[in-house]
Amino acid sequence: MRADARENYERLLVVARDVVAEHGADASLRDVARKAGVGLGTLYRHFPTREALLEALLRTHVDELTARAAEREVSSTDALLTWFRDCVTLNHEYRGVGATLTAALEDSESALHNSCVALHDIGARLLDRAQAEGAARTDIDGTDLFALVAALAWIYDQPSLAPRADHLFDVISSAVLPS
Amino acid sequence: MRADARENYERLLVVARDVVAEHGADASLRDVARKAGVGLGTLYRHFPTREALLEALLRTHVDELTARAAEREVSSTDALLTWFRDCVTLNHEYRGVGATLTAALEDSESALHNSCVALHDIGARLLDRAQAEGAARTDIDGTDLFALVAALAWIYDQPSLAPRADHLFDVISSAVLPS
DNA sequence: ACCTGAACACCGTTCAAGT
DNA sequence: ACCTGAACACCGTTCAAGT
Repeated sequence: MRADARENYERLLVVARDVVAEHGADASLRDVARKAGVGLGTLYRHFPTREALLEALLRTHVDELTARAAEREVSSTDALLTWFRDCVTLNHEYRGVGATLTAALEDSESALHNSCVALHDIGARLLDRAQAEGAARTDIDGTDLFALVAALAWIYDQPSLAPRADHLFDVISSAVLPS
Repeated sequence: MRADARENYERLLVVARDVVAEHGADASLRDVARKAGVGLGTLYRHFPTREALLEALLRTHVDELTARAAEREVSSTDALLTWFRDCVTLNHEYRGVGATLTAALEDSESALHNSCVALHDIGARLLDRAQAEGAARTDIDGTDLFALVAALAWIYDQPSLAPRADHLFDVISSAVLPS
C-alpha cells in the first residue's frame, strides 16, 4: 500500500470512530469521507461496504477484549462476569453494532471473523470452567452467551429501556450464574 | 374525516402491513404511498412521521394480544408463558419494531401508548400471580419482562442468531420461571 | 377538506477523469 | 496506484397548486 493510501486509510478509521460513536452503525458514510477530508471514492476504495468499515473499526476493540481476558487471573466466575460485562460494553460503545459483531462470528468471510472467534473462544472456555464447577447453568454454550451479550447491548441502546439495562444485566447474568 | 380520506387511510395501513412485513420498520415510505396508489403528501397527512405509521399499524396487533390474554383461563404460569411467547412473536412479525413497542410503553404521547400499557399490565398481573405462587423470580417486574421480550425478538431478527433463538427463549423464560 | 407531485436536501454507489 | 467528485438512482420531508 502506498504511503498516502495508508494515511487515508488510517484517517478514515479515526474519523469513523467518532462519527459512528455519535451516530451509530448507520452513520452517513459521506459524512465520514467529508470529515476525513477525503474523496468519497477513496472511502469506497478502502471499505467497499459499510460492513467492511465497521469490521475494521471493531477489530481493534475486539482484540483488545480478548487480550484483556487472556491475562486475567481471578476466580473463574469473576473472569466470566468481567468478560460478559466487557462484551456488552463494547457492543454498546457504538450504537447498533451488535448485528455486525454477531454476524461476524458465523461469517468466515468477515474481516472481523477471527477476532470474534477468539473473543468467543475465551468466553466459552471461562463458561466451561464455570460449568465444570457447577457455578454456571449447563444448557448454554459460548455462542448463546454471545447472543445474550448482543441482546443486552440492544437493551442499553434503547432510550426507554436504558434505565433498567443494568438491572437486566444482573438478571441475565444471575440466570447464567445462579449464585 | 371525509369518506375518501378514510379510504386512503385504510388502504395505506393495509399496504404498510405488507411492506413493513417484508422490509422491516425502516421500509421506504415512498414505496408504501406508491403501492397504495396515493400521493406522497397524503401519506404524510395521515401519518406525519414514520413512527405514527408504525404505531397505527401495531395498535391492532397489540390490542389483539391483550384480548387474547384476557380471556385465557389456564394455570397462571402457562398463561404467563403464552403471553411471553405471543409478545415475542408480535415483536418479530415486523423486523425492527421492538424499539417502537418499547418506546410506546413509556411515551404517553404515542398513539400506541394505551395499547402497550394494557398489554403490559396484563402481563404484569400474570407475573404477580406467578411470583405470589413462588413460581417466578421476584426481582423483575412487568416492564423488565417487556424489555426481555423485545431483546428476544431482536435475537430472532438476526439471521446469524435465529437458529438459536428458540433455545434462548427457553433459557430466558426458564430464568423467569425456574421450574 | 383533501389530494397531488414537484422541489429540496440528503443519501449510497459507481466510474470516468485526473495526478 | 491512487484519488476525486460528478452522476445516478434512491430517500424523507415540505408545500404550492389543484379539485
